[in-house]
Amino acid sequence: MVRTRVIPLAEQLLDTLGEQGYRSTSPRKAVTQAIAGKQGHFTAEQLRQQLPGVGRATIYRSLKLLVDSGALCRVLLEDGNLHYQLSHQGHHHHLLCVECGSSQDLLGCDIEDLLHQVSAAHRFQLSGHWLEVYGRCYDCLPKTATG
Amino acid sequence: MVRTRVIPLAEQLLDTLGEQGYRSTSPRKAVTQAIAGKQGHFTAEQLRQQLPGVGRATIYRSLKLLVDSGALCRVLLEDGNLHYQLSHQGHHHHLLCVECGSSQDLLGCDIEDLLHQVSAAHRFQLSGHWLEVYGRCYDCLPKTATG
DNA sequence: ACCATAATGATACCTAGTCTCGTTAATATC
DNA sequence: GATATTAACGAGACTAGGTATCATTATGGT
Repeated sequence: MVRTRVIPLAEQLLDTLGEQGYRSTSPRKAVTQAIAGKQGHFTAEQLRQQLPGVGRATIYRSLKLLVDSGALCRVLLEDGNLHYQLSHQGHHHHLLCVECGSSQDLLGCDIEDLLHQVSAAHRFQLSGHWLEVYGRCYDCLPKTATG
Repeated sequence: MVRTRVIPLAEQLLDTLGEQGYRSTSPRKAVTQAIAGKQGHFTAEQLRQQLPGVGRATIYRSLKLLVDSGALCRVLLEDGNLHYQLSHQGHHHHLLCVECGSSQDLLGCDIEDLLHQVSAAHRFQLSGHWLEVYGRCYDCLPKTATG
């Protein structure tokens, strides 16, 4: 028995906004559904092309709300472009594949300790950091040339 | 005996371009001198206001050449804005003061090793990374409240 | 001094994002 | 279910950052 597969993630995103007192409007539903269907990172412009019926300002407003609420995060590509991406936890980093554009969350990275040590050596009071890691994911590694 | 203090850095920058076969034009001299006089990071827009006689495209072109040659690097501010900054060595990171906007180069940071380990654990072939560190520099630390 | 051509500035254009403002629609209340 | 409040909307102007085109200028080699 197959029931209609309503992507629950879109509703989650909408709920996140609802919990903060924001209304559940149809443009926001469209935006959250579009985002929920995304694999990896995306730009506001891509959303705009995907949702011609939704105003430009509305898309940016929704993105901002979702970023502020922590549901979305921004990733810095190697070329300096900032994209949006679903955020699965609080503070974390990304392994960005330069080949296929996919991204994995970087878990278990103890960079904080290291940064605290180095900052202290520079008499610098650490308050935050931004780290992106670039390379090739397993699927994009050259498999034929193993030598 | 005080001789006219010609900022040598501007000439260095120009020389860097010269070594790569680029001509030494007066707009480029203006741009490199303006950059040489900068403390910390700056935007192309700031250069533009400082150099109204130099065309917008020329400023961006010069910045691009200097970034490509390694003389300038780009820093990512906490708000996501990218600024330019003089680069004193190859690959390095910045300690960016969120109070005064100054930046120190982060030396002796062994993040590479750590990243290689963590990447390997994710079956990810590391090729590069981008790290910015935010906080307060020594001059901006609250000095009265020591308790 | 001359000449090839690199570099320039004006301009149009693009992406990314904000702001304003008159209109629409979601929700709380009755 | 009607109504009123007000959040949210879309259109469009605007800003910042940056690229592409192209006719003109100036650099640097001969």
